[in-house]
Amino acid sequence: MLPVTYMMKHSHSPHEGRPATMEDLARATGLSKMTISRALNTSGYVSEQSRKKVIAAARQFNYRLNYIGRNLNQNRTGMLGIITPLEGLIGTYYFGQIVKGIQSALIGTDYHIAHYDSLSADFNDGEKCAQLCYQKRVDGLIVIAPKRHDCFVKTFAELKVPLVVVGGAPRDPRTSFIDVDNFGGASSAAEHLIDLGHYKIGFVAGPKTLHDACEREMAFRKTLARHSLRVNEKWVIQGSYETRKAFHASLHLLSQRDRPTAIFASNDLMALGVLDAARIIGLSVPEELSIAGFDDIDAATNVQPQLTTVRQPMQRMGRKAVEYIMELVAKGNQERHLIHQKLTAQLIIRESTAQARKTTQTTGQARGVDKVPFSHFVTGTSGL
Amino acid sequence: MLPVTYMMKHSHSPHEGRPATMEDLARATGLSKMTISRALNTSGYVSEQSRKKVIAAARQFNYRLNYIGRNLNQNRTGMLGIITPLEGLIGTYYFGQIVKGIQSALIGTDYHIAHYDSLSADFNDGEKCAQLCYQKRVDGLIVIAPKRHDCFVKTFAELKVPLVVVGGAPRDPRTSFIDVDNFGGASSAAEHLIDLGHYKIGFVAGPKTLHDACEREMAFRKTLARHSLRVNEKWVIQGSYETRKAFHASLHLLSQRDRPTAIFASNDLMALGVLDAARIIGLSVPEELSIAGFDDIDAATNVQPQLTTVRQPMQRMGRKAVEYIMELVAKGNQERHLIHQKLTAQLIIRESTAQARKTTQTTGQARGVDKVPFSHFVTGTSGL
DNA sequence: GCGTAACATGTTACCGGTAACATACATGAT
DNA sequence: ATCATGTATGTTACCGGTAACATGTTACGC
Repeated sequence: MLPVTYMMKHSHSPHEGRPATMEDLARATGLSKMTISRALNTSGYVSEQSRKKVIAAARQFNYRLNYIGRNLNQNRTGMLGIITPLEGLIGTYYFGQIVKGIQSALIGTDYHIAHYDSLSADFNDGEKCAQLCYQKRVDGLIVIAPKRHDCFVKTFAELKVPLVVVGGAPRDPRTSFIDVDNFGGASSAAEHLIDLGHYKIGFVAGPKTLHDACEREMAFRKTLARHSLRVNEKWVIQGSYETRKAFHASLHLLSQRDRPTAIFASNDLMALGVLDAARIIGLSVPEELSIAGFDDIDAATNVQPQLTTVRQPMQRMGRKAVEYIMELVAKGNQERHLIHQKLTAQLIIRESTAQARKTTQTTGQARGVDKVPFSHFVTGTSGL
Repeated sequence: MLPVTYMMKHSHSPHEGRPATMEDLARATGLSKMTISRALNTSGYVSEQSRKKVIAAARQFNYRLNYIGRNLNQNRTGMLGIITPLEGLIGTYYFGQIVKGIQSALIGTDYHIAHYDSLSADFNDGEKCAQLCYQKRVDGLIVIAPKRHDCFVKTFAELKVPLVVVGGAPRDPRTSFIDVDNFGGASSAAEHLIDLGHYKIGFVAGPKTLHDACEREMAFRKTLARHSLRVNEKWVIQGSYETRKAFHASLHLLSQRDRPTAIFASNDLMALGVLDAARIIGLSVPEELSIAGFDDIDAATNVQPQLTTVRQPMQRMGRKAVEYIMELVAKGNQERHLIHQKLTAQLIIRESTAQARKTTQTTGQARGVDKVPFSHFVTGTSGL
């Protein structure tokens, strides 16, 4: 053991400043480059003695595997491209969780994430798409952009890069996607409210530009229809997936003489806005107003009362996406193995929904409503 | 011209499925690989005729430069690592804008962005840091993590990867950082309120764990002190940089008999919460309450009244970071060229701040305050 | 004692580009 | 005519790994 250390100290070490290569280790240990490779990758046969020598030398020279070299002949980059909007006003939590799922699926692999902004102008240009992602920079692509992705998704598909869209199903059926079953989830939430005896049910819609928001609204309407309930359009608020706008609009809605006894918001952030509004108005939740959301964000369990909501398996969507891409990468993306997957969304019943009161027929105004200086937020709504 | 095309069609093309290489183009055009390289990179001498031949062949074979090959002998990856908290990157204005600045600075270069989660457990392990980023995968690192980065920043510094921290100055003076002058910016906002004649000034603090939040609070306190004004601790709200918590806390604060005539919130999101609270309470802004924020987010100009705020040059911070890294990369990161840069934050005076009313000495309660069913949100605050 | 299999290591070629140097021809100045 | 210079192209080597194949050694069963 001692002579080995001695030898290495005196063998010519890599030039200062230049990182050590396998070649350097080979010279230092007196072994061949190939044995070094085998020792460090624990592949093939290497004697215990040689392995120790190599490890010691690697440590001494602070050797790090150079992926570029490896990748060049394995013809892959170990980079997975993910495309998201950089400043999606919509659901930080949503994107974060999906990417978290992706990251968790990448643990143990040698894949890294290259990030691209879906709103970047570059993606409008097909050639740029290719230049950005196809030149062996990424082995696969995961698109998590709820809007404006059809154009470049198509381009990438033509370039035959393994690609999957997460959330917000694209129109083009030749593209693989993984999404949550928005329709089923929203249906079960609406069903739940109806089961509780509610028939005056309001709805807070998400942006019309988003596919999932439309699916949820559709589900809401169809479920009510299936139970022969009419949707009162006065109780349908057009929201933007944000808390504040939903809050202000709910203030208005809930202070009406004729108001719903339950509200289904198409995401949790807006449900929180409704909850805040109810509190200000003086309506107790769930006694006087049931509220259901969608997503099951952290905050849903951090409010009083805890929010009944539909859980989206966001992390699982991310993991699924990785699995799919990996499969394609492994197969060399040969066959056109498309998937159109809709993961089920689970209704989580908590404290914000309750049996509809038979007695409270919402004939009178809510407690405290007439005392609120109402003109302020009614006239001010436009600016929000 | 015609014979050239003819020739190419009959020359052996790359195998199906395998992307074309320069070798393929060389065979197809009858030129050498080197000439192909020169033609496509417009470097060195290439005759117009040859160039045209090459371009045509490249188009025909749908040739794309393989970066791995190039990178291998240029010993760089063209990847810039950015480290942010995952849930911050997408959706949060602050991170989004900084990354946007970074992206814009990368246009025209052949650099791409590799993203890493600052909250990943991997970064607690020095060896993992190296494995993740140092193995020739990134040429430089930009850290935009407001907390918990000291540990791994130090590790990367030791690995001699060009690195810069954006925002949230680290404690270790041997690390380069680019930040906004939080102290100066917050001071000018406080100064502005004082200039308007306010002396009863409230403050909405950000998370104590964040460096910038502390700087802003410090600036607020020092500025008041410099003007011989006492800070009333009852008017200091501990916020979390979020709208909702600030909203609920403000409701409480503003309905007190003895309340401030101006509030400085340490970010815009919280200023919006204060604005909403004022609206509910029935205080008109800016007549009865001046509100100033920090950041100048989009929403600041989308509310009524438009928010007076301190603008952070987020995109510029991103661009500066790239410039710095590029400089280091070009120099091979040889010398320890540290920068500690504080970009100035600009006070933007809009509509939410006004001269303090001499008459309104806040002796009486605000209009409508006693009419709000107060018990509801006071008791409920804990859950928010 | 010999053949076979498992073990241990080395050699060669190659991944897809590019730097460095070499070659060849044209042009224009001396 | 000669030489320096500019232009156009080719050759070779190399970046840092790994696959594929070759070689040599040891161990074990028959």
